[in-house]
Amino acid sequence: MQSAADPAFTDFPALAERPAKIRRVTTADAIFDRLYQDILSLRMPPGMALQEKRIAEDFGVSRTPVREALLRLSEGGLVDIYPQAGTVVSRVPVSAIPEAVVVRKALEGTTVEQAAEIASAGDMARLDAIITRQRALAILGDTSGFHEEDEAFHEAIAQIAGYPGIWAILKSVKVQIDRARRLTLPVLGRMENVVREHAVIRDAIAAHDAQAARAAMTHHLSAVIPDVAELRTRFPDYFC
Amino acid sequence: MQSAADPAFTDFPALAERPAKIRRVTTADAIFDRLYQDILSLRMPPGMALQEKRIAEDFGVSRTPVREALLRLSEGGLVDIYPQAGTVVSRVPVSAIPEAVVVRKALEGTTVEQAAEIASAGDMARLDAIITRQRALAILGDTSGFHEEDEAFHEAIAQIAGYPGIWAILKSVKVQIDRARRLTLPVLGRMENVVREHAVIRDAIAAHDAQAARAAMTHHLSAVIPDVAELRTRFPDYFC
DNA sequence: CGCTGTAAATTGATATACTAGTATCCACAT
DNA sequence: ATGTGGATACTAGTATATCAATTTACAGCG
Repeated sequence: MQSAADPAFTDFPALAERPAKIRRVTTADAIFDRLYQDILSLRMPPGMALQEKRIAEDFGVSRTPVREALLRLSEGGLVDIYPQAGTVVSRVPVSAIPEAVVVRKALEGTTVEQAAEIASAGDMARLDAIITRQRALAILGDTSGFHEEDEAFHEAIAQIAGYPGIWAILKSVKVQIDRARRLTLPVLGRMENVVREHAVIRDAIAAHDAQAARAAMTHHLSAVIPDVAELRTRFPDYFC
Repeated sequence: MQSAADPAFTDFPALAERPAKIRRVTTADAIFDRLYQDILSLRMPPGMALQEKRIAEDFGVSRTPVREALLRLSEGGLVDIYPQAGTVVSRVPVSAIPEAVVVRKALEGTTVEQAAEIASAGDMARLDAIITRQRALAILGDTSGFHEEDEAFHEAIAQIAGYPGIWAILKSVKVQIDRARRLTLPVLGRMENVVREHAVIRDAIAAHDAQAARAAMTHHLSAVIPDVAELRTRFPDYFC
């Protein structure tokens, strides 16, 4: 292999000044999204064997885009690929969950502080709208919709703070926590508690009290840590 | 496309209880590493056009592993792939650099605090060894080796804290900062300053003073922010 | 009955072939 | 001279074929 830093590689002005990434949705993207959802929702439980060939047939496509999707999932830690052996939906790495919570506290503590500093009236309206929807969904018992709005709340704070990149990191970190949480039994009043905690965070942001906002966020993130020990005894196959 | 969550997907116990990922180095891995280094070192400057076919020929392989490597680089934000049009080495997103520094402060502040809490004598010896090597490399003027040891110092702190996952995040975040920094002119005494700041961090960890350690780390991370405005005028093509 | 070695089967990794979308460039009209 | 339309060349996306490594199952031996 010779160096790829070859002088014959020339600059390509045409592609250079392109407005933004206007990537159309490719087959591989669609498959990735589908598998991602199936794994996150536990329709594909941890430990389940996957086969490129089989998935390709199910989707009616060739193995190439399937492979591409699996490689991306592998980087996100959602599947484990064993060369020449097989691919499985990754078990939830219990050791990584406490670390993921630490990351969330560090990063979301920062975003909520910044959001508290600069939140506008319009920003607050947006948060209020989310909380209102969450309250309704909690009453209806729509856990799936509730979870979406929960995600929206945290994303909105990151956006208000002006840190879209941090949200991207958080999303990848949240995955394993969310998978574990899906396994917990629906605790009565849990959703109501979450709404209440969100409201406390909201109030601190509205008051532009950065320290209180961080404290409220840290408390919120501590409250939703899944009981790994209990889960481990109930679903021993799902963890490692 | 039908659902991939098909009951016919069966559990595969054999692959389940595998000790760890013992992936051998694949062709795609090798190409990824090479391109990664070439981009980070600016041998492949931002904006340079890449062609799967051309790279494949240079490496003497097919397009498949090259494509796999480019997809991974694309996820890390190091190349931009425009379907059916071309692939270019991504320009350094100037707007992302301040955010990257924020992430580093939040995450490394946490790791250094934790490291200060629990660092053992052996851990300190490891940090001291790195600092000693850095001092020597600074005198020799070996910027490349110095940079490696700089990375080792920050990684060691994350490992002492017991947060290997956080280091993985930091590595991907650091990339854009490092690319920008490579463009700065070699400032006299910069390496000596870095060594001095590292020593302050080291002392705070040794004293088990978590707050001082965080403060020293925050200061250190602020000191090495590249002057984006200046770079932008000198290398307008490299940023966006 | 248990162990071991070997062969068949299955898997992911790579190579090659083909498709479809994009940019370029030149003929042509204005 | 300049702007426009379309043929053309080139790109990445996808499909198919081949390769090599690993597992698994079974035959044969102890």
